[in-house]
Amino acid sequence: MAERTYHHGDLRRALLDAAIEAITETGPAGLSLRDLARRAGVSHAGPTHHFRDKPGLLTALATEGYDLLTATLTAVRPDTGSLLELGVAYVGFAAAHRAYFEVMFRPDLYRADDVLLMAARNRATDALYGGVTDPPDDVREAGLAAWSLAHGFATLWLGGALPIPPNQDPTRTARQVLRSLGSP
Amino acid sequence: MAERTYHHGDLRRALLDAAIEAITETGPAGLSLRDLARRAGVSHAGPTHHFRDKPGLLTALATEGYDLLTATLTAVRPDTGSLLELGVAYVGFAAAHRAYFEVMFRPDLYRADDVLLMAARNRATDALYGGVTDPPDDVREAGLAAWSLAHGFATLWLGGALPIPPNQDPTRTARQVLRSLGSP
DNA sequence: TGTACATCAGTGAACGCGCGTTCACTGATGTAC
DNA sequence: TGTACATCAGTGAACGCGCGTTCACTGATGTAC
Repeated sequence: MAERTYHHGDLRRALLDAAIEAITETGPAGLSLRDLARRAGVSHAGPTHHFRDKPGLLTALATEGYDLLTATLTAVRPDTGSLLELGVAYVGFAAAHRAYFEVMFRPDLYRADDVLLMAARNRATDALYGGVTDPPDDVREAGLAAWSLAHGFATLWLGGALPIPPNQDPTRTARQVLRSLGSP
Repeated sequence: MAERTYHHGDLRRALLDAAIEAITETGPAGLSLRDLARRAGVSHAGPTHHFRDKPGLLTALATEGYDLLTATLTAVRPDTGSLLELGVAYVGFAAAHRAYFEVMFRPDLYRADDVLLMAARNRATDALYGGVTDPPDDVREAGLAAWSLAHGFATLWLGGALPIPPNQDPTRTARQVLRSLGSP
């Protein structure tokens, strides 16, 4: 941070952080570049130099989010190799990084055909499937089911639809729920 | 419809239909009352008389959505009593009424404490749990799991995250996936 | 070590736009007598 | 059957606001000599 100088130092990073903050507060819908510039303490025309426009910024954000998810998932797998713990980690990611999560799965907000983004998303998918390539149908369906289950639980929880005391860590309930369907 | 007269006839209905149309096209984020008035062929101050403001309109929309979901779910249950078919119907609802679905689960967009809305949501929850009140923990968890699974599948599909050919009816795959976890 | 110059990140004024909201209004409809 | 009146749905002009985008600019930094 240091004291304000003419050159910011790392405005790109500061704008992304401001976006995370803003989205956490009010969701991705009402995001405005001018607001982000304000939060970063910079003139409203500043963001243009780093991200061309709003979709540009959100593309960068989603890319970062996918890499963060990849890191979360790969940190789990070697320990247990369990689909259950993978699902729990997925829910934990959504809870800990709600802003990233909400942007990542709303591709209408960003440029879904961006090269860097697609690469990051593929890495996340690989981490989710644990390196199993071209699985047989039943394994593929079980994987899809586990993913859907974890994703649905996370989404419903984020939307406040689940009858869970607010502010309680959702991974506790998530583990019970995931277990109840007998993940392999 | 008939020819345009000074009084519209059923502007409330027309505005809700316009909202469904607009949301289906571009998502709930960019919705504007002025656009809905335009679509309904009415002056831009018209909507105020029926819905005070945007959250007011979306509250009405979500309420209608919950009732539609209730109808869909209750239509299934007596036939089969199966959690599997209930899940398939849930996914089918999301696909057939994407605009309703997208609003219903984004409570930040409307007044979640509205009395009519809460009543409609409770009716939908009852339909989902099939009238089982105060279930034991394991049944409750299995229900939550089935709901999460169906909801997650629907959400991922709507977001284009699933490797399914576009325009293919998702309930086909949904049935396989739901079955693969051995729903009771 | 000093000077000249290129590069580029951030500035701030200006623009046009669509939005929500307010307001006095007017046309249509229904009801009382 | 006709007339008077109340009600209310929809009008259209006006307002202020925040937004994205453009543009000539200026301050800071780094590099060549």
